[in-house]
Amino acid sequence: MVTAGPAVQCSSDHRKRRARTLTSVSSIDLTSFLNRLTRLHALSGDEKAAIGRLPFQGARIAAGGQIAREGHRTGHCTLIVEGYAYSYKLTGGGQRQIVGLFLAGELPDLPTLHLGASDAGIAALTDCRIATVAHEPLRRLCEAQPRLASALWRETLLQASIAREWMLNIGQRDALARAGHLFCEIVLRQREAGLSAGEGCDFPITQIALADALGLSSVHINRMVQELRNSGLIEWDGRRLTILDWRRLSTGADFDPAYLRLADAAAL
Amino acid sequence: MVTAGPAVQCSSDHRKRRARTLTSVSSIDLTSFLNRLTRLHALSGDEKAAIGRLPFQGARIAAGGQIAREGHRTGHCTLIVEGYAYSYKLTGGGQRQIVGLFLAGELPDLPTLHLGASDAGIAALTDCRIATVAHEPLRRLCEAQPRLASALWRETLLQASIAREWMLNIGQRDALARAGHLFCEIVLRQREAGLSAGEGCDFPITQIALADALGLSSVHINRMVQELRNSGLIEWDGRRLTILDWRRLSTGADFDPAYLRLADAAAL
DNA sequence: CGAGCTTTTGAACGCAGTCAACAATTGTGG
DNA sequence: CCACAATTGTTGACTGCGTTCAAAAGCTCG
Repeated sequence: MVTAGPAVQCSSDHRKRRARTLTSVSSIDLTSFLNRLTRLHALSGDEKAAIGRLPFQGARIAAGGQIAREGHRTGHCTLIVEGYAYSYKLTGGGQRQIVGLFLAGELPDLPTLHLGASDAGIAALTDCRIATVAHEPLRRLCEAQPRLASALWRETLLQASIAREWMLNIGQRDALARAGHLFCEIVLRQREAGLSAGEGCDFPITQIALADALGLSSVHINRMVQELRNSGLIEWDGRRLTILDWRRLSTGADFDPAYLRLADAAAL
Repeated sequence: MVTAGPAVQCSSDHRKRRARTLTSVSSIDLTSFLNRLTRLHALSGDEKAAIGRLPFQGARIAAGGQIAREGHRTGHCTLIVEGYAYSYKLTGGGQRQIVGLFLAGELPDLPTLHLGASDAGIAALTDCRIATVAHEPLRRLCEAQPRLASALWRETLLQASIAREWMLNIGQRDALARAGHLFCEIVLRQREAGLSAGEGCDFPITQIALADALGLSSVHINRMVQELRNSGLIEWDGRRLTILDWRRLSTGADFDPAYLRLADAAAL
């Protein structure tokens, strides 16, 4: 059984370290969000304009800062304008499982639109620019524009599809494949978002967080990363990730991008 | 890395065993579905009637039969009228991860309404009565009745919430807690569906499937189940599940039902 | 009644966790 | 700008939870 005993260390050390910094911003860059929505559904000018009219509130959050607390009702949804965010859940013993990673253009707490409180905490992985919209205008928009509602619904379904693949990853693949699989996913998602060219992208994550995302210890993740590096499969210094041999990495990690529903299904 | 080598055995033996049996049924019982939808959103008589007018097609599927194949477009959604279904994903090496369990009143392939093809296979765990509706009329209903769209959207969000809890379960909890956690979840979900009274419910699942749902080997699941039995926590013969000591089981398994969003949050 | 699953048990193995110490890096304040 | 603190990354040794392998016993159902 899970011992609710002494504080768990290592990969479960998830205390907040930096204060949250909020800065109201006047003009908000919605291009990555609009690009994401239109990638699969073409939106009319009307619909895009309606999104532009939503009362977004800009803010900045430093790496490690909380965006939403588990079980709390914020009354708004959050768009990642720039940076990485993640959602996580904690066991009673304090172990952390990262259950999702979010890129610019994504809405990590979109589920709260219809569930109210979030079932997972959401925090900034890197320094982030975010923008929040209250639930009310967003719900009204969905009622008025069913196609937009569908597009947002689809966003939440995509998050769920990724969650199921992560479950497969954590439940069935060994540590090396798990790590490789996540690296593949990140590069493709960043590429789709237009935030990276070719075979690499920014991926500034600690090995501790990586371990918590993959259900492994940070010590073991360290060894897996080294093995991937020494095999000439990836380059990664904790910030910039480059995949050196996509073919070998993706096959070795049993990576099939179907679950990401990329418009451009071609691999690297 | 995952060896794509010889066939995986044991818990990954997921070949179809019984043929699919389709039987058109004239009148379909939507009460469990309507109950489920109205549990959190009160629906108007109009809205309920609109659901009743949907062109459902009844069918029966024997235990083990396929309901939807991974990657295929069925063009319809499936309601479980009676029985248990599950969704699963396979690794390249053939290992199976069960990524969701579905009870009467639930729609395991609802995500296909907006994603088209399912990212997971769906199969009957027990003999099932199901009912299918084509996507088109369902989409039209969602456009005409935004409140119904929200209710269905919420259904998919609930599935995602459960998926995240499973990720936490598989990634962070030890084998005994994992098993106990799932037992707790099933009893509460069945109770909410009104399909069980008190502290037990039907749960006719093989230990092999249980293992695949929890990311464990069937051998180990067997030992965990025995431990739960010998500790006087549960009774389970592979069919009927009874929780003998909810307090001890739920605390030992680190079970917190918040993620299920039950209308009635009270435990047993 | 026998074939085919599923459950159960035992023994040995191995992947990944834990513990501990140190190195490297990053951040901070004087 | 440097010294100090804190976090993160790295390495080695040991441990243990859960897997694998194998065989037998129980069910279920044609």
